[in-house]
Amino acid sequence: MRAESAGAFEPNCPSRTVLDHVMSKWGVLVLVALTDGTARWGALRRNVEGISDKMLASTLRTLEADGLVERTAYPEVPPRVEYALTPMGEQLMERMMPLMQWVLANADAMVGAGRAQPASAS
Amino acid sequence: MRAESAGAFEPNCPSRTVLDHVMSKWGVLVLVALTDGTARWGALRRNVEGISDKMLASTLRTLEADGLVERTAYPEVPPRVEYALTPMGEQLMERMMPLMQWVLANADAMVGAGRAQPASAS
DNA sequence: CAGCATCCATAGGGATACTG
DNA sequence: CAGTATCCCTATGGATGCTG
Repeated sequence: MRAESAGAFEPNCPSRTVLDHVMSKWGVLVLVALTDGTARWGALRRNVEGISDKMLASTLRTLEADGLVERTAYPEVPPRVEYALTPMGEQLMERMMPLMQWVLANADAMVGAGRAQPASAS
Repeated sequence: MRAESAGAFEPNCPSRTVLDHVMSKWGVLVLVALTDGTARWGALRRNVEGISDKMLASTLRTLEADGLVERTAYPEVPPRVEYALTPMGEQLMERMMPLMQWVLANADAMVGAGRAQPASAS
C-alpha cells in the first residue's frame, strides 16, 4: 500500500466497520435501491429480490445508525414509512454507482469465465 | 430503480455473485492491498491485518476464479508466489478506490455518530 | 403496512497442526 | 515460504408467526 488507504487495514479502524455495513450483501442492494429517491418499506422489500423482513429491517437500521439512510414514519393508519439517502448516503452512492455499473456490465464475463477481457471501458 | 442497475436485484444475476466476492469483508481489503502492484503471499498476510491463512487462501482463489487476480508461482525453493491484479481487476479498482477513500475519510464521522455532516466533498 | 420476536440451519471464518 | 487440512464455534440470515 502506498498508504492512501492504509487505515483500512487496521482491524479497529472505523472504516472497517463502515465497509462491512456498506459492502455487505444486502447493504449494497438496499443503498442502490434508494439511489432513485425515497422508497417505502414494501417497495424495498419487493425491489430487492430475495431479502427477508429480518434482513431488510436490520440492514436499514444499520445504515440509519451510520447516518447513510434516513427513516421517516408517518403517523397514519395504515402506517407508512419512507426511507431515503441522507446527504452522506448520496455522497457514498455517487462513488458506489460507477463500481456497481461496471460490475453489472462485466459480471457475465467474470463468473467462472476467469480470464475474460474487460469490456473496453475506463 | 431507474433500471440502470436493475439486474443486480435479481437473485441469480451473475452480478450478485461477483458483488458478494468483491464486496466481501476480506475481498475488498485484499484487492486494495494489490492496487499498488504485485505482492507476495507473506506481504498480503501481513498487510491485511487480521486475516487468517484460510481466509487469505480462499479469498485469493475466489478472486482468481473471477479473473480479477492473477497468481504466479515461481518454481524455486523456498517457494515464491506473487499475486497481482489482472486488467479486469485494475478496472474494478479504479472504480473501487474513490469509494474506499471516501469511506476512509468519513468513517469516523459515521460510526455511531449517525447524523454527522459529510466532509465537504463530491 | 411495517415491523419485531423466536426458532433454527448453515456456512463463514478462527485456531491449530501438518506438508511440499 | 506458501500453503492445505481439520476441528469447531459463532454469527448470519432464512422461515414463521405475532403486533401496533
